Amino acid sequence: MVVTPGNAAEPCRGCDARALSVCSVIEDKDLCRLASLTHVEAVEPGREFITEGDPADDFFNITAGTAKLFKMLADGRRQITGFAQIGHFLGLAARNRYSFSAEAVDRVRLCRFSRPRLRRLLDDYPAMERRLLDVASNELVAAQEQMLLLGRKTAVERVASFLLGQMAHGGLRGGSPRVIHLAMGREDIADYLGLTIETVSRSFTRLTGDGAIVRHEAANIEILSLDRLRSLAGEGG
Amino acid sequence: MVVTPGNAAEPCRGCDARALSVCSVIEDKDLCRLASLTHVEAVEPGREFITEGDPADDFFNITAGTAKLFKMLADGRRQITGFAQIGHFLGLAARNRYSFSAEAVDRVRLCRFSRPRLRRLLDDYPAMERRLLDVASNELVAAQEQMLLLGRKTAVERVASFLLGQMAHGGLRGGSPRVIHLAMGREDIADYLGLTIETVSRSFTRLTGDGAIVRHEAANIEILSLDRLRSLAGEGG
DNA sequence: ATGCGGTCTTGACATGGATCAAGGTCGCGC
DNA sequence: GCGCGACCTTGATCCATGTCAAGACCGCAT
Repeated sequence: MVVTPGNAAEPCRGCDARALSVCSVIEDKDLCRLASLTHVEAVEPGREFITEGDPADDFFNITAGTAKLFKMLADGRRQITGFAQIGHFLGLAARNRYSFSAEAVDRVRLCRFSRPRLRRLLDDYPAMERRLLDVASNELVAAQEQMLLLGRKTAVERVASFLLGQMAHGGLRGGSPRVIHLAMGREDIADYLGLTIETVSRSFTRLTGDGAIVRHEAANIEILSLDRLRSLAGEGG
Repeated sequence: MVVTPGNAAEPCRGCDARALSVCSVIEDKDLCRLASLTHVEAVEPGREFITEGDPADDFFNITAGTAKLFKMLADGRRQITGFAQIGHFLGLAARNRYSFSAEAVDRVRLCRFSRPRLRRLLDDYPAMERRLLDVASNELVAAQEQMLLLGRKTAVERVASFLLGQMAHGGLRGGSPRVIHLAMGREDIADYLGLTIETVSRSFTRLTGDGAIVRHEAANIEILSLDRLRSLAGEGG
């Protein structure tokens, strides 16, 4: 293999996540610098790579796989605040210490940036700072939507809303249209929706009975009627 | 009254909220420009000044009073996602349309900025953009905390956590220490905590019975034991 | 002072979702 | 192809919170 001068930019140039992430504001000619700042890692399923309360030294960009972000109470109750997938920027919701934990659901690939290095990059690229503000604003909108779900929706509405959200998140499988592949198990869904696994399961059964979905192997959900699913979700979302 | 050349900056120079808000990054010499960009308004209790779904033409900065931010479902169920008080910057969680509504709880004073004007100000003051990112990050942390509350805490834990949050928010009255004045009624508290007013009321009664608080006229809550309140809240928050 | 309307508290009862307890299903290693 | 463990579904029962229904309290106008 021939090493060309442009090689140092390779990890970023070929990155599947670039177009979807904050890195898209970096021009091609500067990819080399971007690549020099970051450190690519793989995280095995079940491994925790951010721990609530630890010093928030790094930021992350997910390039493949799915991670869950969560907070816990002392007695073990857990709330998953979101799932991070390709292009998701992680660590914003941090001051000096991480305010949440993050764990890989399936095999995750990510880029790690140290805080001071990212700070310098942001100073040189005001557009990136603007992009981060957009990202944060979008997350805030999503968080408010989730508060509405957790505070006011019924179990069936929560599960229907969750499926609609997963559809939007490109969870659509290549082959068949309208089939959602769920990377996470029932326990994670329950902890995301503020329910128990039994109630999640019963809600899937209920959605099936109502003719909105069909289950194939628990992780693959086929949407039979988007309209019905929407109306069962309590609103558009 | 003598009109001096510096007068145009007056609304901002004397602003109680400046030190607490994003405006603090604007230097004194430029207050005049800041003042020219904004438009001061008063909002009467119960009036809605942001409506979900409307074009998001303006941003707001609260300078006095308390506003509630909320989302509703078609059938009238409501979730209050937060209360905005002095220094709070509003409208971030917006793209082209507002994703939430806002209504004055008591008499609110606010500054209104048009979107394009704020954009130009941000371009001249990168520090303000950075400050906004900090603001958004903090709100994200608060939103995640609230998701934990809504998804996993019991009624008493929610009310105890709410009181601790109100204490932190400078809700402490000047005179007595440890007395919290609640600007909002029980219905707003219920819609913020994902409960009914009856359950909020019973939780206050329970906290009283446990010796954590005393109620004076429903809106004034005296904290008898911060430790007890903390432990009843399920954690630090 | 008196009465009125709005807000808060309390009580009795109903219920959605949690908990407890089996089974069922699937994938994987031997 | 068999058995084991992990995960999912289903059923029976329980309980925290919601719902329905009085009252109590308070500020306010007369």
